[in-house]
Order: sequence, then structure tokens, then C-alpha cells
Amino acid sequence: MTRTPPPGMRADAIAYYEKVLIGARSAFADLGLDAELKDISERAGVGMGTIYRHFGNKDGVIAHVIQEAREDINNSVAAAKEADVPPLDRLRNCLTLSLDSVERYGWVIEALLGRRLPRDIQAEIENDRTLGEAVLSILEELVADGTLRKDLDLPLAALLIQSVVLAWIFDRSREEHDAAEAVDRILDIFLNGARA
Amino acid sequence: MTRTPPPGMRADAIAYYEKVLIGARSAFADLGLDAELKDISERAGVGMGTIYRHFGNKDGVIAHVIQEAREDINNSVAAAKEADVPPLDRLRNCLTLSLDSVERYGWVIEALLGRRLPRDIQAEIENDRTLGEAVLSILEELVADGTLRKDLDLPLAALLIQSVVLAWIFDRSREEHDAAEAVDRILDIFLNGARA
Amino acid sequence: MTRTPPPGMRADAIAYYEKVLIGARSAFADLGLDAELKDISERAGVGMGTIYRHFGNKDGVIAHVIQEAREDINNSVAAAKEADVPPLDRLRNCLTLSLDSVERYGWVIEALLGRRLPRDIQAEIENDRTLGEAVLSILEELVADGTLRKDLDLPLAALLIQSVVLAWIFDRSREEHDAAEAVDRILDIFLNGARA
Amino acid sequence: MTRTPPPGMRADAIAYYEKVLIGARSAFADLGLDAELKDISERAGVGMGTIYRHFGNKDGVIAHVIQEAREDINNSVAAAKEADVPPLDRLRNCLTLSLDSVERYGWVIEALLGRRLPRDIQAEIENDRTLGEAVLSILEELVADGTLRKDLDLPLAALLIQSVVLAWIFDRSREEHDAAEAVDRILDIFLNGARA
DNA sequence: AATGAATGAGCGTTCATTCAT
DNA sequence: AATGAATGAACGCTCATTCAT
Repeated sequence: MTRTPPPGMRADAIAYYEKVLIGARSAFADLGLDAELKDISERAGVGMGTIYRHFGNKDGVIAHVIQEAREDINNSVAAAKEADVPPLDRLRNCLTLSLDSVERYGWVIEALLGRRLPRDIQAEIENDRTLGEAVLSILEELVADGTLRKDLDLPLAALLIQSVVLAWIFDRSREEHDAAEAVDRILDIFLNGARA
Repeated sequence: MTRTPPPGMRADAIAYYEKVLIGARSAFADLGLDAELKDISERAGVGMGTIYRHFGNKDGVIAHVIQEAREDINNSVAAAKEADVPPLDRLRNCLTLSLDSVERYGWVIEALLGRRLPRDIQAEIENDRTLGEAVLSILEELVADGTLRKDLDLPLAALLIQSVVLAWIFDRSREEHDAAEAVDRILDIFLNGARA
Repeated sequence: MTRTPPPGMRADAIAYYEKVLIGARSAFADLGLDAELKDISERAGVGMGTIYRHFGNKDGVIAHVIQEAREDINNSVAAAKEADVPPLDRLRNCLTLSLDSVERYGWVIEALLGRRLPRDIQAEIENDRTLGEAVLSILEELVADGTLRKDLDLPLAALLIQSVVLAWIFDRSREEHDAAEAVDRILDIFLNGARA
Repeated sequence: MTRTPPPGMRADAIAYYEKVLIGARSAFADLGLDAELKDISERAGVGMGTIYRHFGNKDGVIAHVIQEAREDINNSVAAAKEADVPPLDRLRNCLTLSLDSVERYGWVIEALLGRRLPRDIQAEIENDRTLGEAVLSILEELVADGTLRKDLDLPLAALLIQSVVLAWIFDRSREEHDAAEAVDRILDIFLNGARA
């Protein structure tokens, strides 16, 4: 859960610790979860024993790198939540951030969707409703302030908005779209509907 | 590509062929693509050699079971396309069928999203736009007959509709929803928008 | 040891028995001892069970086909031994027959040299001195009748003559030589020496 | 191609590398090419992974051990070729060395004759004419200096000499013969002929 | 009796993990 | 403490043999 090395670590130990993470990020990004510890240690410029010393085993490395990603994403979501930005803009921000995250952490999402993560990590992430609840609470605000209709099935609406992220990952045509522009159009459909 | 055994097979061979498939479906459904041939052969009540006789190698088994799923889904889509059913109902059918498929073939979709399929199968499925084009053509009809607005970004709208399927896989609340009902509500938002 | 089917066999059984042998000769000749029973049964136009019924197991088939070859060769040697042909001509015949055998039964000799035969067959053939003794006895005759010198190391001389056969198998240039002609030249060297 | 470990290897790694080779030589010598990696690793006192680390796969081990043998033999041949030893003595040396090699590398020659080597190694050795050309060039010298008669079919004579090596492998009586003595007698027959 | 499908021990190979240096 | 070589359980696949049809 922390992006800083465990406290009380000697300076040179920290350096190795960071090297491992750099190698792991690189290897997982390029090769997905199939990356071997050999790949990681080579990219890290570090012996395999060092990985074990700092992270216990492969799952430990995976857990750490994935937690980094989650924190990064959740921090963005939190940032999007605060401030006195109008709720509609925060909704737009949430979506944009999600699409950005996909760009940066595609392999995490693929691993998650493929249920390939170590059991506990998989479960923890599946139970993490941070983004879902952020979206939901924005939608509630929007209902409260009269922007959205009162009979809206909010959980389903939140699901609909989040689902765009998943599709984004795999759609072949996403190269052609600009993420920010796509978000605008999606919100337009969401808000005003497709009906003539 | 066929769900019936190759012709000219002895009656008892067909029985074993089916046993392998039953074991494979069961093993893959429970364990995902990581299912070992040992798992499959045990669930099938069959020796491992039998799997090789009928399917050549592990990828052959995967390919077969996945083709079954694709055909099943595509047949449903095709059925939903024909007839003189009004386009809006056909759209609803497409979505409903997709959600049903997820229920039945969750592991296939997970494997696909996790990019874990043998390279050629993965590519074939990723290039298969059957469902995407079905949705797109219905949307085009709906624009043509004036039901949908002319300025709609159709590819994005199609993406939005399909993406629901992906979200459906992972959403915890789907137990509580009835698929058919959820489809109605999703289409309601899609058509009429969320705006008050 | 017999080239005729076991007695008391029904006519159709004999037909199958022969089919197996035809398939086995063909498969071993083309593929060497690595020929699989599947190969044999396909070339024989016979089910694999039939092979087992008649020959017990793979070693049984190997043993049989090899015994055929040995008998064929030994019969030739015997034929070369009898008659009132002068001993020098019989020596020439022995050599010529050996080279012919190599042409026909190359795979047997390779299997023998590679020590790949079932243990008992390997041992039996290695202990078979038929050809060696035939050559030796001709050489003894030739010493007795004064053609060869009395101080000749006969076993070594016999070895020398037989060894030509082995080399013949593997020498790249043997395509260019006519076997009969080569035999004449080899015997010329053997008898008269290479010295100027 | 080298009998020394790759440079830059840690001292303990070299020890394991040598262990693998010792195990491999032992296993191949006793069991022929059928020796399993398990056999090798057990004789080496080493895990199977160690074999793979150093030699990549089974063929790599085979290739290495066989190259050792070839180098050893070819070095002997080269040593026999140089110097101002008279050509007849060099011929004798060639033959003696060959018989010695058979003693030391019997399994290699068996594997070669049985055509059981990995395809590329088999081809490389079959195309290696080092020994053949050494013998041939000595014979040419002997013709040139008038020792041998001018009408000799040199390739056939070379074949004859080399073939002794093959026969040596399988002849039961070789225990009784001393190799050096046998070589003398063989050359005596070759040079002076068997004729009285 | 013939068939050929089913069997499964056995083999080569991989890679997360351990441990001597 | 770091290194990277060693380990070996585990997996996919083969093919001689068995056995239901």
C-alpha cells in the first residue's frame, strides 16, 4: 500500500529496492504477468536473490507494483472528487482519468480481467469500490441538484459509465479517437440520450 | 467450427469425444485456461491420450471449446438480426444475448480479455466484428428511420452498448439484477439520456 | 527363424500375417527401428491389434523381420559355400553377397551397429559367426592349397575382409562404385598387397 | 568445440559444468544415446536444471560430449600427420589411434552408425573427412615415393583401411588382440598381400 | 478374429524458489 | 547483503500396449 520503501532501510538497500521496482514495472508492462523473475532481474540490473530479499516472492512483487497502480489511480480519483468543481466536470474528470489509467496500466487491467492475479490481490481489487462509489456519489449529487432525473437506476448508470473504460482497452478504433473528445461524446449520449 | 463430431467416427469414439469436451468445458469453466490436461482428463473420465487423439494438443482443445462458444453466441446474434422484428427490439435482443453469453462463457471472455489464448485464436476473435457490426447496423437503421439523432457518433455509441457486456462480467451487483430488466434500463438511459 | 507362418493357421489369418510383415519391412526400411507400430499397421493395411495377435509386441515384429534378413543372408552364404566352385571364387561370392545384403537390409545393420535391437536379438546376432566362419574356412582352404601364405593371421584376415561390408554402408562414394567391381579390386589388394 | 568451460564462469559453476560432463560421459557410455537426462543428472550429482543452464537441452549435451570426442580424435590424427615421421609410420599411427578411439568413444561411433544423432550433428560428422583425407594423403605420398603401386584404387584402399576400425568395434576377438599388434599385422596384409 | 480408439507411464523441458559463494 | 547458479516439482506430449466394439 506504500510507494515508499519500508522505513529504517539503509540508503543502498533503498536503491536496490527501487531498482527492482523499475525492472518489474518495465517487465510487466511489456510482457504482462507472464514476465519471468529473470526478466525482471535483468531489467532491474539486480540479482534474483535481491528480489526475494525485498519482496519475498513473485506475488510480492506483483502485489507491490499493482498497489502502486491502484494508489495512482485512486489518488487521481480523489483529486477529481474534491475542490469546488461542479459535479458534471468531476464526472468528466473521472472518466478521463480512467481512460488515462488504462493507457498507463493496461497490463494490470488485463491481468485483473483475466483473473490471473494472486487470489488475495484479485479479491482485494474486485472489492475495491473506490471508483464506483466516486461515480455513484457524483451521480447522487447530480440527482440531488436536479441535473439528472430522479427515477434513474443509479448503480446501473454508474456501471454504464465505468464500462466505457473496459471497452476502451480492447477496441481497435481507439487509436483514432482522442480520449478527451471521446469522453465528451460519451457523456453527451449519457446525459441527453441517443433518441432523435 | 462444428459442434458435431467429425463424420465417420465410431459410436464409442463419439462418446469419448463428447466426454473430453464435457471435461474440458468443466475444467476451463472452473480453473480458466490454466486447467491442466490432467484436470480435463480426470473430469472427462478419460485417459490423456484420448484428448490428443481427438484434438491434437491442448491448444486444439481450447480452440474447439472456444469455437463452440463463438458459434453459440454468433448464432444468437444472427437469430436476433433476422426476422421482421423492429430494430429497437433487435438491439435489446443483442444486449440480452450478450449478457446471457457472459453467464455461460465467462471464462472464454476472461481468457480473451487477459490475452491468454493461443496467438491465432486470440487474433481471430479480436478480428471478429460480428457482434460489433450487428450492433452498428442496427444503430444505422435506427438513424435512418429517424429513431436516433443524425449527429450520433455511431462507432462510439456501439462501443458504449457493447461495453456494458464487459462490465457485467465483473460487477458484483449483477446477482441482484435480472439481465432482461437491466437491459431495459440500460437502453432507456441510452435512448433517453439521464438528464432530468 | 521361420519365413513361413506358424502351421495350423487358417488361410485368411495367413493373409493378415503376411500383410503385417509387408508393412513392417516397408516401415523399417524407410524409417529404421524408429518406425512406430502405427506406421507399420498403416503400411500393412491392418489394425494394430492384428500385429499384437500375430507377433505379441513390437519386439516380436522386429525379431521376425530380422530373422528373415538373417536367413536370407545366411542362405546366400551357404549357397556360396557349397558346390565345387574354387575357393577364391567362393570368397568373392561371399563378399559380393554381403554387399548386396547391405543394399537390401541396411536398416538392420544400422540397428545392429547402433545396438538398438532388443537385447536378446542383439546378442544372438552378435554371437552368430556364420559369415565369419564361412570366410575363415575358405581362408583355411586357401592356406591348405597353398594359395595363401602359411603365416597369415587368419582371424585377422577374415576380419579385414568382412570389415569392408561395414565401411560400404557409410561411405559416401559407394554410389560411384559398382559393387562387383569393388569386390574384385578389394580382393586384388588383399591377395597381392598394395606394395609396388 | 572447446573442452574448457566458457570463460568468465564462476569457479563453482565450472565445477558443476564439469560434473554434468562427467555424468553425461558416464551415462552415454553405459546407456548410449538413450540415456535420460535423469540418468545424467543422477550420475553427475546435479539437478536437471543445471544441465539446462549449461547446455540448453539434451541435444546440447550430446553435441558437447561428441565434439569432445571428435576433437580428441582429430587432434590425434593431426599429431600423427605432422613431424618428419616416414609416411608408413604415420599410416600405422592413424590406424592405432583410430582403434584407441573406438575403445574410448565406442558409444559415439555406435550412435553415429545407428544414425541416432541429432540431425545437424549427424550431418556434420558424416561430412567430416578429416580421417579419410589424412589416410588418403598418406597413401598418395606412398604412391609418389614408390612404396605403393601406381595402379592402386586409392579411395578404395583408404576405405579398406578405415573399415578395419568399424569391424574392430564389434569383433568379439578383439579382447585377445593387442591393438598395436593387430595394426602391424593388418598393414602387413595390406602392403604385402595374403598370397603365398 | 480384426479393428482402432483408449490408456498412461515416461520423457524433455520450464521457471519459481533456494542457497552456496 | 547481493549474486546468480542450482534445484526439482510440474507440465505438455508420445507411443507401446490394452481392450471394448
